[in-house]
Amino acid sequence: MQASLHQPPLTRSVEDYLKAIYHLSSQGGFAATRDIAANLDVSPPSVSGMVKRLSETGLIEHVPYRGVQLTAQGRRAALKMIRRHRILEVYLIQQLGYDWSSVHEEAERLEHAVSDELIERMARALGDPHYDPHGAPIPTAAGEIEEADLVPLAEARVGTQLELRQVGTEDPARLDYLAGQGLVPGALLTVTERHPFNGPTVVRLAEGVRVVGRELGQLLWCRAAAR
Amino acid sequence: MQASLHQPPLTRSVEDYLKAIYHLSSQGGFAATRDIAANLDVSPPSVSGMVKRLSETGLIEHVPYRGVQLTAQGRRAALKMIRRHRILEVYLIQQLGYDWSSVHEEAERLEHAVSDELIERMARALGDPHYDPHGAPIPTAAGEIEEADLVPLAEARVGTQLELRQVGTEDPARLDYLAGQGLVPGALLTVTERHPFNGPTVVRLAEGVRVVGRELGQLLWCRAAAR
DNA sequence: TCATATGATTAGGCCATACTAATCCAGTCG
DNA sequence: CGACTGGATTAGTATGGCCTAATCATATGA
Repeated sequence: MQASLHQPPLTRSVEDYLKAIYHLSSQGGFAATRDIAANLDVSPPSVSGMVKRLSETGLIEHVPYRGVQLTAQGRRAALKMIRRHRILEVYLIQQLGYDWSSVHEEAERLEHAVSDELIERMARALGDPHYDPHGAPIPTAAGEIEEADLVPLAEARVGTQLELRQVGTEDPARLDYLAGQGLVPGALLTVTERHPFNGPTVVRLAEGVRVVGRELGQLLWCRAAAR
Repeated sequence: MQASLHQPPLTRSVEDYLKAIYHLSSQGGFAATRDIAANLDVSPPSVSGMVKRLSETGLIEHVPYRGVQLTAQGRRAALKMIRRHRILEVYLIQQLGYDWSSVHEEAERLEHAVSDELIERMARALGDPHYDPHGAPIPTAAGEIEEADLVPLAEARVGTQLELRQVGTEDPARLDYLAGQGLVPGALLTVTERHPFNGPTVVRLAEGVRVVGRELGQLLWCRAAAR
């Protein structure tokens, strides 16, 4: 089942690169050097260097001047980190009173230090959750992840009824604001207006009417509400 | 109150050195290079190198060819790590079902990744425990630690009644064995015999009589039982 | 009192990871 | 269709942490 029997454990840095590459290549096929660099807050030459090593160890595929993609092995490792991160976020919120907006940073550090066993214990204690606090799907221990097809609120058709499923940011300020507006995963909403020239979208939710600007509208991933 | 306003955060390695030095110098005044090296499983030259840097940054005091001691600052940092470690151990056991013998390794990795906030949340969730699962005192957030004077079972006078307070090992095999014998912190026991030539100590506990060899006897720290 | 052994330190490297400065490639526009 | 420009890469350097081999200091005992 596994090609190489005993990998050395990945370093913290390698784990971060794999996660970044996973996120960047999840839409288009290739992650570009500059995007990885921006994502990890590191210089492009540092990325080039790391890319070289990662492709030598078989975690990524590199097409020079085009970008990189994860191999099956790299994808497995990335999904493991994402599972860790998301389970940690749920755990910290539900068991330790963290809040939506502050949990990311803590999980970011812990994900590199926890054992598989601890993560599975946390998952069990939580009843094996399928989504993290932002609505993102949690990969299974076996490395499978749900692929939902969602549409950003900013692009949803006027008149449709939607369920907000996922909030695509970890920025505390934005998260706080959104929570204050009742724009959290699970919220049911109806799109009532869209203003032109990248203007806001207006929605109605149970608690009232909300005006959502373009930027935030792009972060709010929705699907047709089950009526 | 503090000499240098904003320390850079300590690296994982530095944190480990400080903890090791704390433990080694807690009895005698100085920690020797070779002992630090053995404790951390690194070579003596590596220790010399690190010692140089640590004394430059004011965390330790180095007397060449004699050994090192923590400065007030170093001691504070070491106690912080020890607090983290011990709170984590209690938390993992009480909230996540870890057992006595397996918890050390997990705590060892996590202690470098958790924030102060997380530790204080865990401590609160546990009711601010004063002792870890092995009976070791947990330093306060302010950096104070209880100094009990305990005697190893192997050196306790025959005939005395004792309370087992602290078990001085993290070795899983020894911990499992001791738990099986009912030799856990809080156990009340009476010393009935001591055999010569580094022979075993025999004790009576509620559950029965136990024979404790020299090596383990040195790890079982006791105090006169409150009668 | 001095030789020796033990432990400490210095010398000299290596690897992972990052940086800046310099160079190179590829796709776009004139 | 060639020049430019922006992104990618290579060159060269730094730092933290570790190693082995070589050297040095100290304390002991002959």
